[in-house]
Amino acid sequence: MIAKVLVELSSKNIDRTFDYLIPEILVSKMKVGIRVTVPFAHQTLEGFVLEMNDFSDTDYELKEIIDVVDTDIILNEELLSLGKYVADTTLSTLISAYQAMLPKALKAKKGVTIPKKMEHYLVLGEEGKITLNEKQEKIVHLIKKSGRILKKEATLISSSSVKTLLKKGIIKETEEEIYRLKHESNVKTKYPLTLLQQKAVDTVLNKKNTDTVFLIHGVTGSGKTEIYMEIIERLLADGKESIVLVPEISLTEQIVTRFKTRFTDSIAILHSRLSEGEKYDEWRRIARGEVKIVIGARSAIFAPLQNIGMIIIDEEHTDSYKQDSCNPKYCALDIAKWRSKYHHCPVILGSATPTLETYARAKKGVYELIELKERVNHKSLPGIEVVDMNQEMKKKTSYFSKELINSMEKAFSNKEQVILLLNRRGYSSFVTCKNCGYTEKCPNCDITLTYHKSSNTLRCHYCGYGTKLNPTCPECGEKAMSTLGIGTEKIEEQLLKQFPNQRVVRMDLDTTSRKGSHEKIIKSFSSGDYDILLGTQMVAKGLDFPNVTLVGVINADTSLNIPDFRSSETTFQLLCQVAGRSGRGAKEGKVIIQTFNPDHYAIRYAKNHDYIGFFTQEMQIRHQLGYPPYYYLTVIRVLSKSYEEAKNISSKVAEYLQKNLTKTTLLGPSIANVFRVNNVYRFQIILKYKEEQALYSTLRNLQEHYKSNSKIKIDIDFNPIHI
DNA sequence: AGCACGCCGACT
DNA sequence: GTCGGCGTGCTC
Repeated sequence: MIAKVLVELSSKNIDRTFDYLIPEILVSKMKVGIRVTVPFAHQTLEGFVLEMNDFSDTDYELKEIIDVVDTDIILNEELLSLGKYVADTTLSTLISAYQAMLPKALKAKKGVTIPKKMEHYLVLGEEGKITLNEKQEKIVHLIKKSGRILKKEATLISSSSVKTLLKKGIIKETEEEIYRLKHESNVKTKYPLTLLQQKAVDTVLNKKNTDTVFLIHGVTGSGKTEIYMEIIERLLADGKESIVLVPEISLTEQIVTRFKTRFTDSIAILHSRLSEGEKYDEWRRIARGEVKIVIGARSAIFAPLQNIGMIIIDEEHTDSYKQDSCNPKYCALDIAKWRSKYHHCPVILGSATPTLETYARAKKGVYELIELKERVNHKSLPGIEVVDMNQEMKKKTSYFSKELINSMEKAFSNKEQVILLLNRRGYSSFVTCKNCGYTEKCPNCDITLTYHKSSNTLRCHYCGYGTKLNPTCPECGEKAMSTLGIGTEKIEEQLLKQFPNQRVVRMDLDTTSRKGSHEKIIKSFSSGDYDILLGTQMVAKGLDFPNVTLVGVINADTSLNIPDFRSSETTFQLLCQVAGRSGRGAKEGKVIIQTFNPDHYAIRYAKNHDYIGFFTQEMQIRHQLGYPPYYYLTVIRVLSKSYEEAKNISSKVAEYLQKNLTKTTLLGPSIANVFRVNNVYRFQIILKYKEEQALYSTLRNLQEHYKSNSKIKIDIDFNPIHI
């Protein structure tokens, strides 16, 4: 018998299986989809068994498999073929596709195996009676009463007695695997649905055995989560399972608790703030069929449920559903569609501000559109006031306009809370010399450094480089280095000056990096420990604080000024979302947006909560400029440590693509947005096309050509989020 | 990813 | 003549 093994190395050169002999002693343990260790090129590697066969096609002298890593199957039949789909459609290696589907502990790689967590118990031993003292008697009694007790509890009574009893064989020790994450059972609660919600549920369930994609376009507060939960509950009755994707950032105790109070312990949670051990346990609970509902961020779309009845992607427009940092550059929606065909189940996309692509498809009838135009409590959306900061700056006021200050004071006097959004962390955006205009840049990346006052450092938000702030300009020698622009840290300082009696809590990447800190901030703000929640976009998503009546956007232009064709769309989405945090309780909400571009259409339409208006105008612009959803985009990046090399090869690549892709418009090559990251130069070519049959074959040939060139990396991103 | 093989420059 | 540079290619 031989096994075809895919080893852990991700290189286009090794992107296939290798044959190994199965030694006699491992035959019974061998299964397709488990991990094994094999000798490969003078080293021992882990790999997945993709096939088993009784003969080999190669006349190579085969080596033997060293050992099996797992007893349970890691990649079941569905995941095995899903991985092939991912690798094919993203042009990544098969092994990287499989690795992306698994928690770290289950990836094929040395040194990350996480031991199962064991709980130690004491049970009665075989030996007969001896004379026992009082404490020994008590321990034995407790064991007799319930069959077994926790060892650590017995040790609390008397650790020496436990030792003696074990030594004499009166009792013995057993161990059992336990799961790290505790899921307490809750009292089942459920709210009655409104007529509109009920109608949405029925519309979806009418097609419950089809691969229909639904778009639920519902304003903030229209009760989408209740709709999801009702559908999931009805499908549970059919024995069907569900996956719910939510943005990483809003996967907080708030939403998890809502699901837990409804479905008690049949839920698994998967997100990046869990420890590797917790993720491993949750994944195995799912694989073992102990779980009916999986709630998680992007990669939870690969959860190994076996009888899926519904896949829900909440806040569908969230850009983190597309993996763009490393390969495979997959999109969770594409995976959802593939699995929906496999399981014959629908996909639900939910959003108040769908992406143009999604809404356009819904309008065309590719997706089925469900509109929810009212909030559940029939309350109107909060009023939005736009403040022109050009006028404010003339008055020489602070970062806070008169309107914002007045509204905040009013909220505080009513004992209400305020959320402030500024989409830039750190103290200031950059540091510059007042004398000669010199700006501090990262030595590794083509990016200005951000000043962080708390640590008095300048930091690069791309590579993590950090350095102490030197007040003397290295260029002209004057002691004139000063900070320009604003970040959350600076605003926090200003708030404390402006409102010395109010309590401020800051929530951004810097204050939430420690495990549990994100949760803690949300909990303490929710319970009223603070008056102001200040933060980056993470304050905008999914949070539900009934006592918040005012939302202030310090500067709406930070996201508007990003040089990307989607910047209007993301700004509109962000403003609508953060506006939706105001007035969720009994009291009326208000929103104030400060901007230097008060006439920009993204801000004007956000002010009126007018999604359709924004959609229509933005579609016209995309049409004129030939951007999605009218055209598809693919970005080819040429990376090299040598500037010359990157430049020359990118021209060659462009030439080759131009020759082979006849129905495609080429933009570039040009330097990428941030053209140097970690001392690697990046040139990019953008492909625009409606239909291009030669696309995949041409790009595959391109990869093939450079696959053994260690100095050049060709990076391909289909339907990129950012260009 | 490693590691070997192989074909050209400065040394005991 | 030999030692060693790292470019190219292979790994069941």
